[in-house]
Amino acid sequence: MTKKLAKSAISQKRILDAAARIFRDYGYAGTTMRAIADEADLKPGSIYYHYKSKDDLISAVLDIGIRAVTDSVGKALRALPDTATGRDRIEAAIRAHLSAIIEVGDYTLATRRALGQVPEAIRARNTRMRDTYGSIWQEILSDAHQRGEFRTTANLKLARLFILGALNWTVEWFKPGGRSIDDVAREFAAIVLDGLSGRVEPVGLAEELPPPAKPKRASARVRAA
Amino acid sequence: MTKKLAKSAISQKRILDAAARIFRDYGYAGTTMRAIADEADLKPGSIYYHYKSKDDLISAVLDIGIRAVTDSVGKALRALPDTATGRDRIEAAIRAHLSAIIEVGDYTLATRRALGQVPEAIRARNTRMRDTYGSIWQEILSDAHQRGEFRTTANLKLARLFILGALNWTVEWFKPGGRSIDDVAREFAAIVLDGLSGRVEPVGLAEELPPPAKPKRASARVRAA
DNA sequence: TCCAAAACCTAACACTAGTTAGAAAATGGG
DNA sequence: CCCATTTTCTAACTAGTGTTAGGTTTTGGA
Repeated sequence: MTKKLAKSAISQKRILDAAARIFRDYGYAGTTMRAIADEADLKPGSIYYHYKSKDDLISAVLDIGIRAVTDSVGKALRALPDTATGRDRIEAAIRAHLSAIIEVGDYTLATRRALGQVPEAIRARNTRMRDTYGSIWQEILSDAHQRGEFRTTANLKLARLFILGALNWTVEWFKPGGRSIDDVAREFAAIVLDGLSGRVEPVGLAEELPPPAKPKRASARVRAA
Repeated sequence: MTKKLAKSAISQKRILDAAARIFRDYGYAGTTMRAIADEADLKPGSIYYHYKSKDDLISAVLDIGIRAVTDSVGKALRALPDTATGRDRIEAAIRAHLSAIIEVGDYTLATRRALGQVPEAIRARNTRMRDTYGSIWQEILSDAHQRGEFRTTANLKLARLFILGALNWTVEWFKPGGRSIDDVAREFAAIVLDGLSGRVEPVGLAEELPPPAKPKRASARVRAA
């Protein structure tokens, strides 16, 4: 019984992975059931035993992408100690977001390529999931703001859009084997928090001019991670 | 003679605009010559009098998008006085970039949707144009860095990718009639330069106020999300 | 008004798409 | 080994694709 189901599950996964790769390369309309079947080492008709339509497939691919990010960030935030500052949370969220979209890169890239062409009903569902994720960031930022860690003029809504835009774009240029995700996350967090001209020293040394602000320090554990 | 050519030019523009809208909504493969013809109030066959293939059309659309941004930013930079600081140049470039991608929104959105599915030769050409644009930003940033306006640890390559990612993403959420482009540009520049926690006042003087933050304990709200 | 050039349309061809019904093969407990 | 169940394949249908050849209409200077 369990074995029988396993066989089917394996095929499903193989088809799903293949679909993500093809959708990523050719978009929604550009993707052929025949191409997916080819990539998954199957005949086109066989896909329909596991997924009842092309829409069913793209829908599954889209969900995996956004869910991976949401879960990754949620887990990273929960793993932080209660003493974590807003800065700590932002850094952790950035790192988790980047890790996730790189990890399931085929799925997130497929989403970026295909989401705009997908039938309305499917897109609507996925957009709701993305909005939910956005609200997590809204809370992270407004929490840090309320702690007094941001300048008073900061526009949180715009900041969120700015940050998520930059993060989502990363899949376009990030190549495994080059810079590490941690490095990228650290630098992104530095820009977001201190800017390019920031007086707050990003990593280590802390001399020059009197400490501009208290909450600049971050738990070394997080940074090292 | 001039009138005759004008008629053709008008039709070309109408077809081009229609193509941009359809490509934006359905991507490259999802776009039908019949759909473009419909949008442009023409019969499908007539398009071929002006453009010799679907590839010819998408190619024109892609070029317009990136060229509008390059020209807009180039012009804005040249319009600055010699006394302009690195900060001035960055702000101006951000504003010009945003203005351009909003102005020709259909074309830039079409690019984002279709570029990944387009035939290799066409994409390669467009990618070269985009790299050229990227090098403009590289110069802006390295110029500001050499003037000593950035912290020494700033990673310019990552910063450029971060900034361009955030800017390019703007077309996804920016809706005319809401926030003004100037407001968005100002806030984006503030984040890039001073960060969210930046103590430096947007205008210029570096005057650090007393520590505004006494970490008041993590709000459980965030973690609960 | 006339008429060549420009602009557009009609109708079709060759091809590929998603999907399906039914046959064939693989699987695994008895 | 047997056979019911699960899984895969074969072969096809319908609909829609980019593109084109050739005819029709529109245009604007003489």
